[in-house]
Amino acid sequence: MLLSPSQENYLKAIYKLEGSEGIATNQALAALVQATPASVTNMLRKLMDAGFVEYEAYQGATLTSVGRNEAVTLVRKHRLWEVFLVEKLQYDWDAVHALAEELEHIGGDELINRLDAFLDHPAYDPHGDPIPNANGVVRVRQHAIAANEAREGDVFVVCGVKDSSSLFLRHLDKLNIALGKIYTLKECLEFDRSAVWVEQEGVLTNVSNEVAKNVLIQLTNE
Amino acid sequence: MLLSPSQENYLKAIYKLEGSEGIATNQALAALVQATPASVTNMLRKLMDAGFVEYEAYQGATLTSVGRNEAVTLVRKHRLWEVFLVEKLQYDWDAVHALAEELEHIGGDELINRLDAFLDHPAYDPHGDPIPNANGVVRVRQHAIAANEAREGDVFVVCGVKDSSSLFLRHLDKLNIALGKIYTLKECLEFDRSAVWVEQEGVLTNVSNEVAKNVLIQLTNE
DNA sequence: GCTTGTTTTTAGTCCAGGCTAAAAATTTTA
DNA sequence: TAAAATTTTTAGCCTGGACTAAAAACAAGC
Repeated sequence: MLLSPSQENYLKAIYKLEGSEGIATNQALAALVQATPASVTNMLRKLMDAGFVEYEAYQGATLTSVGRNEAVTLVRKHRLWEVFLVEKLQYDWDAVHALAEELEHIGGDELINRLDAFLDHPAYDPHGDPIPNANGVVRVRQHAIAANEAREGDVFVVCGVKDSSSLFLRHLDKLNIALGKIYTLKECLEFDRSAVWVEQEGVLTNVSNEVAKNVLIQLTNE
Repeated sequence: MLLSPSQENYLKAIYKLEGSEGIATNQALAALVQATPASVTNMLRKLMDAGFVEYEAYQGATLTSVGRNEAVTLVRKHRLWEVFLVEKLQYDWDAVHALAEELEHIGGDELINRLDAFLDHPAYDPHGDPIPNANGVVRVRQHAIAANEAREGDVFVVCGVKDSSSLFLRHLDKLNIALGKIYTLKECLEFDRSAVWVEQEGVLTNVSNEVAKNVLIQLTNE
């Protein structure tokens, strides 16, 4: 059975909510797919009939294994296209989400596996999110914590973001913070809970708590 | 005003028919977009109201300049994606049409111009069809004739095909005929109007009249 | 355990873009 | 040029996926 772009968006949204909330409530889904709760009820019934979703009235929805496969494939497609747009077409990392959202509905396994090979099987997308492999296995990012949990003296590498809105990403650009950069946390400022990060070259950056909460880092053992 | 994929397909179809027949009849359009004549009438009225099409009942349709711009852009998008699929993702030239048909509806000028730059501004698609530039100018292929018009002794380069069906393209693959190859017409066989082509390395190929009619060539001056 | 407030579902509507069948216009043929 | 054949349009219907408004179910609070 073939899914419409709209149906695919629902599956992705349920997948996302399962990850964060365990179950997808009608209301949360409505917010994610930008529709009314009534429309969601409607669609959930169809997806259930088609075998992609487990659903009982008033109880929220979860994916069947078939549905989860579809969703993971969509995530894979989305993230691979994002890599393509940034690496090959030189888009800024804050500008690729909407386009990838369109591209992810195109073609099937053949196309996406060829794209994957062309990009040299990247493990992460431009925002640091892991790219599921062709078998639908999602590699889990190890040891990542939010930057606001770091202590003075910690050395860490920036490996991802929690908020990938254009606004936030452009803010990181302004602070010159990018994935892969290594910092030492020099000082936590009690007053506003901001922190001073120092790059290897000695450049200092003041990072607000609000920013730090949305930046993912990996502590360096030493 | 934003066009739906379906509307874009109509514009492309009208553009194509204008090129070959001068005007797009209802019936011919229906065949091209795979719909009934009734649906075509319906859509033509909408496209006229939106200013993309000139249309009088029973008289067929033509594009306005706005509509022609859209159509040319779509052709550009289609052909650039075909180049991408063949050159970067290693698809066979007979397998890219359907995918490009999907991809051409994605994104706007920004995406396609970046793709164009990434591909190094190709002039022709994998079937030898010219790619309109960013200003909508379609370069005309000079001096191309159908291969069945060549005479004995002519030296020519294969530069395009009239039929880009998968069936025909795979047939050319079997004959080892590809774009850019240079041949000399050694002999015309009266019996079945087939011809013997000889490659520079001396390899002989027997080409039926039916095939030759659908292969475009440029005569080499010498 | 009722009452209040929230969430979900039902019922009915709308729009895009298809369809069929029948009517009207155009073109071809005799 | 009138009849026949073809093409196009009209009229009415259907499906997917959205919507609103009202009803029903669920969750809390007194």
